[in-house]
Amino acid sequence: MLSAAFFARASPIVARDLIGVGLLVDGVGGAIVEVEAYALDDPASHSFNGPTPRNAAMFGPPGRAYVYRSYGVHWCLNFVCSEASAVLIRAIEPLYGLDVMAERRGRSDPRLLCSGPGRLCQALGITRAHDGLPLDQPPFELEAAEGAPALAVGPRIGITKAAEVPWRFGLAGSRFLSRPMPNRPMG
DNA sequence: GAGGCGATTGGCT
DNA sequence: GCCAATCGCCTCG
Repeated sequence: MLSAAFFARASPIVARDLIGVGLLVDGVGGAIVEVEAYALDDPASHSFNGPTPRNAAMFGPPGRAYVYRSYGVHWCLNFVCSEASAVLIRAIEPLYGLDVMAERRGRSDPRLLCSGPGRLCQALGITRAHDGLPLDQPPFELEAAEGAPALAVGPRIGITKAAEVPWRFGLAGSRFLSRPMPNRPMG
């Protein structure tokens, strides 16, 4: 289990260290292979314009979940870090509870279960009910990465502001990324 | 109180 | 590759 201090750091640092970390929700999950960092002074961040009802969790203590609805349809999971920064979990490699994930997703292709922020929330059963919950208590379970994963770095996906900032981190060569990483490391 | 928009996804051309 | 779906949140009047 990751210590509380793990999240009490700037989100780009935490994001880098999250690659390879095990993420389980009620025993269903896998290894994190893709994340993005968002910071307080970052125009692309939900916290950029100050506290609101939606982003309240981002202004709370580090080490909690920040869950928001995207495009009125999907849920997206973030880990809150220091100074109202957060890490968006974009993709995991599904390892535990594949049958449950397939049922929730309505498809069984492993690459379509958890590759994308909306998909992984659906597969893991994450909703608004998880917003603000501590990450070191059930239903969450986080396990430290084994060894030193090969990292790839690139610009964040799907945003219009600060689109050039290289705060997307991925496991190099993973088949479970939501989209390929740039060939050359950046940043 | 109304209007516009988004850290996405899936289906169709 | 393009585009609709869908709605809570935020901004402005």
